Amino acid sequence: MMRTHSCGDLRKEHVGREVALCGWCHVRRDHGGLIFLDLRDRSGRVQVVFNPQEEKEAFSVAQEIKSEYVLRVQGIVSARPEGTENPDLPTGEIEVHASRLEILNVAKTPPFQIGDTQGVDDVVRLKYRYLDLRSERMQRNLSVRHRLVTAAREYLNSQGFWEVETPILLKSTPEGARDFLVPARLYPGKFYALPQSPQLMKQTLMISGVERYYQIARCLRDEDPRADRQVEHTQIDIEMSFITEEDIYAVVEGLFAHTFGACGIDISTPFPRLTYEEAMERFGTDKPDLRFGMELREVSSIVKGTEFRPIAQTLDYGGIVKGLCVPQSDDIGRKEIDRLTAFAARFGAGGLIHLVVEDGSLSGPLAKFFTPEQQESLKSAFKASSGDMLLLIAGDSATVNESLARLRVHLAERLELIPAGQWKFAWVTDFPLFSWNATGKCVEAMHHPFTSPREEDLPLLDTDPLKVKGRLYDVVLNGQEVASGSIRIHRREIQEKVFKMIQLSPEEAERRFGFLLEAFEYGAPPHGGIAPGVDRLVAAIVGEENIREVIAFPKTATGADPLTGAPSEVEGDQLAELGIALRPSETEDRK
RNA sequence: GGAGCCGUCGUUCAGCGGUCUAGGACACUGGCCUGUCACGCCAGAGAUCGGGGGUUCGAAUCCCCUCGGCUCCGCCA
Repeated sequence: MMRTHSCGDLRKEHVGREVALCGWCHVRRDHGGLIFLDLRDRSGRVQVVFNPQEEKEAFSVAQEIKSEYVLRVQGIVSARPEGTENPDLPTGEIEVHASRLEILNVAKTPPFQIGDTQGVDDVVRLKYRYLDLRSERMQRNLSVRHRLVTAAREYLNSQGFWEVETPILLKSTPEGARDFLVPARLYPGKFYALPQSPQLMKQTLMISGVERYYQIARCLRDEDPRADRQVEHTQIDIEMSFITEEDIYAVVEGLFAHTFGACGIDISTPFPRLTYEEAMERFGTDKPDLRFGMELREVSSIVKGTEFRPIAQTLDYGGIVKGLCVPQSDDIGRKEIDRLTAFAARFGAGGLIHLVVEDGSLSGPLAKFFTPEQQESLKSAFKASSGDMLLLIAGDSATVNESLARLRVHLAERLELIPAGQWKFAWVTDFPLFSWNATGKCVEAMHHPFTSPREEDLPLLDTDPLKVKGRLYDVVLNGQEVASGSIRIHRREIQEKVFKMIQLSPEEAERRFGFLLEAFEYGAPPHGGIAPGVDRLVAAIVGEENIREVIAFPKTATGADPLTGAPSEVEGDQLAELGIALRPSETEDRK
């Protein structure tokens, strides 16, 4: 037997026990006549003592040990001498007096100290990911992820869901994100696509009579990564038949309660619900952070009539004036205002009006443009008290909301208004089905084109499509979208109608989604689903800013993998076999 | 596609026109040390400053290009 115990599990009750342990040398402290060595495995660390008077042989082997050597230790668990206990270590009350030490493998000096990657370049960490992952932090992240996914399976299984795998090689349907393409060797000139999500397959499974499906699914999108976004990410993909929104809400709330519970976090259900409209109104975003206040207020009607040109003009062309109230803003000086203005400008805000609330009135360079009545109304609109600061932005509603929403979060972080250890979930519902696309010429699907319009809005499809609400719902957690889903269309004529709305010709629709349209004609049940994002959920639970920290082998911000060297060039005959020739410029660029 | 910031011993940080023969910390090597736990003490080795070009009498330091990284905008149905 290689080992009898795990390092981190040893406690006082093991004292006197003969144990065998395996692990890595975390650190060695050589006192000349006495050597301490912290042995580390997945469970934690334990101190091993080598005393030449007890075991000469083991002691002399211990003299050779360096960081990250792989070791097997036999010895007796002993209570530490009075006064030498280490309260910072779970195993700090005991130590192992080694009788035998085997070197299972030697190790080169690691490029960084295990567990101390603070400030180490990400490329170095990713290149030596296997060392990075040995750290307590990363092992905890992996284990929390495992617990969450396991709990998700437990819960969904208990609710009658079947886990079904769907293909990794699919047909390309360039609808939203850019597809990753895979050349099909047997069909020169043709390509598979990697799934952006199992959307079409899970709907097909509903038509197949599966009724309750889930999958821990990898989703791949060939778009630029971000801190909360990688080219590949993992979803708990869920779809159900014969249900309404309420069934989804119940399953998801149960799922989150169970999975967070498995990670040691109690959350309260049901989640509060906000409509999209209300979220935009109060927070300027469809993923509000509900852990703090500073809600937005529209004050267009209050400031109407002011002489201040930017506001007057904005209101004339149909824009709005909206703002928020920063509590106890004493430490926001002139410089800070400039910085906040620049921050808001990044999201299109033309300017930032600041007004300091004093006992009787408002002060600030622009206060004079508001009548005493207006000042009073502003104060009461924000329920502002002396010492607060009002920040107002004028412009079109999209810009105003975006910049104020960002400003709200930015300020809350700066002023440390966000309480730690809170899990503020909410449903955001009643999204519009369509929004203007980038060109502004036609509408596009807000979520995806398979989302069902509300029954009562069907007549609006022809008259006022932007007013049509979709049967859409998101889960937001602490200001992040952590799940998104919808009730789907299950009737061919409505699906065709929606395709038409987004300027997808019948021929194009047939080519891309013909199989689904046809399947709808063979008795498609009403169905819908949702897909919580594993990476973001785990990151939130363990308090990581970047989802890279909760993925075993992530990519850099440019989609590269420093460990394996992907992406890489391929052999000429591999390309020849696929019938692919690179354009000269492409190959030149890479030399 | 665009913007900002960054790139100096293994790691990290300082140096920002000459004093740099590039400095500190950790790691590393050698020595000493029987109660440490980021052990301590002494000594030592280790970088031509991401790469290329330019300005200058002189460049780690200024300029241009390039590569790589991080963050953000675009993008992400």
